[in-house]
Amino acid sequence: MIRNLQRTTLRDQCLNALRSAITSGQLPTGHHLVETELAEAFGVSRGTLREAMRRLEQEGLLVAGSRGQLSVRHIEESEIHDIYRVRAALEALAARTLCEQPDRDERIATLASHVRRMHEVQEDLIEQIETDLNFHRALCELSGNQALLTTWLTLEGPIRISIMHAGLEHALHNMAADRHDLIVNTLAQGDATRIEQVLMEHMEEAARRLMTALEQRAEG
Amino acid sequence: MIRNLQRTTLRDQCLNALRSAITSGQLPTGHHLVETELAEAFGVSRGTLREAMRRLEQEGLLVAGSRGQLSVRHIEESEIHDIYRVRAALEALAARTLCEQPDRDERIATLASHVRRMHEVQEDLIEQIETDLNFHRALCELSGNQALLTTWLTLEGPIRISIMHAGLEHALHNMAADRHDLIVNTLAQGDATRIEQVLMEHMEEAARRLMTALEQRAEG
DNA sequence: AATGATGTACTTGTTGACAGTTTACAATGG
DNA sequence: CCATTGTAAACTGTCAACAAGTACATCATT
Repeated sequence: MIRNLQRTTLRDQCLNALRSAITSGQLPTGHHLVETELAEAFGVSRGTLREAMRRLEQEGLLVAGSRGQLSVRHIEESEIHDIYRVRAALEALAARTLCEQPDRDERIATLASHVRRMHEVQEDLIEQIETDLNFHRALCELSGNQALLTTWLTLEGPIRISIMHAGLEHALHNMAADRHDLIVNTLAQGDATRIEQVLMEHMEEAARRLMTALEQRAEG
Repeated sequence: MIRNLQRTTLRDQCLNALRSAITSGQLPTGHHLVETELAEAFGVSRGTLREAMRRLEQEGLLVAGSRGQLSVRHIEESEIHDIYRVRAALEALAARTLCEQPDRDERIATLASHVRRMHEVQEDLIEQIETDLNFHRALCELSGNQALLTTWLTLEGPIRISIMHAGLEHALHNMAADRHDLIVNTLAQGDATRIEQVLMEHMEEAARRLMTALEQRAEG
């Protein structure tokens, strides 16, 4: 088979480049993005870049000012709490749904492999964040509920900004692999009520930690 | 005050026009939208229209085919069930959160006024759908959790398509005002667990009804 | 020095055109 | 009659330029 040529549009390339520039913190929170500058920087036309930017706007990574100027979204402390409550509700549903699947054991095994991966990357900060998000995204994916996954994905942008904003070091405490072992083990037991409880607590503590990290930053 | 002039961009006008054309069923499910045709029909340039279409894509009203052609999203029976489960989880969270608010009684009163409005429009099919969606959107809004509302909004498009697809007549059974009275009354009692239960059942029955309506359509 | 007017630069909204690809169809040859 | 090739039409991807609005600096006036 020769046909492995991947044709990707300029728009999508801009989209990915911009997204990672934002979620990696290269473009700081609140920074105003100028179409002409960026278009020239990427070497594409404004129209092409605009489509990418509008998409990021709806992903919650950019916000539009009064006159249409897009800037990198800034997330307040109180919002973090809200976001994580929604996230908890979604992932609790995911866990519950996953347990109802006939091939539930296989799916849990896949999740377990994600946790193993988390154990392996304990040196690299960024990889830790990624594997953690991969785990939670996989939880939604393995629920088999497509709408659930898409819904969760709309939160991923804001979640990443929260993590970035609070500082990677602080976010890491949430991602101890052990705590994810607990989730997987509870899933394996199949007690839906208990799983929801575990996930809710997991998220609540994560949110709390991010928020206190933010407070310390504000003071220091 | 003279400055009540609302300047709205062509893009947003296209966006709204297209959105209502889709959710009203004027543009049938699966229909392929051609940029050049639509742009001419609206009297705007392709670039302007494209931005509106890309947004609708992410709202879940349009889907992109292999070569970038956008067409009106078609929702399968199984998806309806999935969508309504997510919706139930979100609204259950909304109800729970609303109960925690100090001025909870006022908020519930606002919800009650929405239900009254539902009683008033029992003649007009379309208005019934709208007031129903308004009620549920208000529930999320009144929870005070902004992220929750935005998340719910990402489901609104698919929900509307489901309703449209199953046929307005069938969807209406879900929207008997009485059933919403039950929700408000339960909210007023303040028992979080019971509210969640009521909402879950509300959604499950709604989904079931839409699905059987679809089956009948397929046979007929 | 404070205030108001004017013009200039910057940024987004919008457009029309060009280029590359896919699809449909007709023409040609076996 | 079928297969193949060539050709035209239909769309989307991409771009460069124009238009309009806002913010800022400069300058004149009192």
